[in-house]
Amino acid sequence: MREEDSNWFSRWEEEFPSPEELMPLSQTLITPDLAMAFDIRNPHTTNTAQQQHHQHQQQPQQQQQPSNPSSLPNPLQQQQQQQQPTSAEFADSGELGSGTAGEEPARTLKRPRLVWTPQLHKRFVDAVAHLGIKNAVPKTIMQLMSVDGLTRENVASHLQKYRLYLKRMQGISAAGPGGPGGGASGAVADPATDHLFASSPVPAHFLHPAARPNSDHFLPFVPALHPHQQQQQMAAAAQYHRQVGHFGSPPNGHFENPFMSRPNLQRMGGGGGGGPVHNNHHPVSGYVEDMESANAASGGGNKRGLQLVETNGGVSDWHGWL
DNA sequence: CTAACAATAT
DNA sequence: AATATTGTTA
Repeated sequence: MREEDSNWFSRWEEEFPSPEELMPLSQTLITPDLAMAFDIRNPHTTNTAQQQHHQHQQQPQQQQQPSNPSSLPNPLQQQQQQQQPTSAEFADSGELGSGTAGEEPARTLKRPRLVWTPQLHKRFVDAVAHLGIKNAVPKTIMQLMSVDGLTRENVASHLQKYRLYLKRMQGISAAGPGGPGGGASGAVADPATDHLFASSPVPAHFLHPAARPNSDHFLPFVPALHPHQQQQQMAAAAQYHRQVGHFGSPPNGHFENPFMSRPNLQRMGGGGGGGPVHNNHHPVSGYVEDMESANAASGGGNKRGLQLVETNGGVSDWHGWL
């Protein structure tokens, strides 16, 4: 249980994301299928040389719309330039279902590759920071992030890479160059090495695994705006069934963590629903204890959000709509 | 059996 | 290179 402790948390606030970036975290993933169903296509693709639109494959869920019900939920049609909001995108890898355009492979459905945007990554880092490296495991991170459409595997994969990055970083900035004491922020290594990771400040504690236990105090992971108005994304969520087993009905309907209790996204449980199935042994030595007001509801302000895009060639392009 | 993690594949 | 997928172990 509490093996870590200290008060590093007194500074996480310093560099943490603003409420706008943190809380209203609703990544939106557009289902290609959905888009297709809506007959949404990209008007022009030959312009910036960056947007292509292939659609096929599907799975994820959708998100909410601020107030644009009149049209399609998928505003993918205009080009935006700013990257204000967070955006998660999928990338389609080659292959177009041309021949069978308009069909679904029915079986063999795969999710499009998730593109980790700086915003998404930020969210990720924040979650990890708030959890503490120790407790930061894929599932928990994923939950904390509250990004719909994000899967545990997505996070796991990213986490794996992130850890490598941290290791790499430790060797470098540890003694030197950039000014370790000062701020972990501009960890300089090699831009070419990891651009994405370089985009978000690495919390100091990340770099030194030294004794930095966390005590049992919870930190406010940003106040939730409005827990109501969740997004209505369940529709697409229904399509998920993948490796999900089936949680018949957890006899223990008790949540200990507010995190898990939130009815938010959670497409994993076919039947069980939200509760954590009973885990006899927690993966980590200690369970999360700092979760408290992690409610995220993007509802309150579903300000911006949304994205989509695909980058076949390699460039990611986000589409924001407002 | 679920999930983390590491290794490997695309 | 960035993600995904798979294998192994906790």
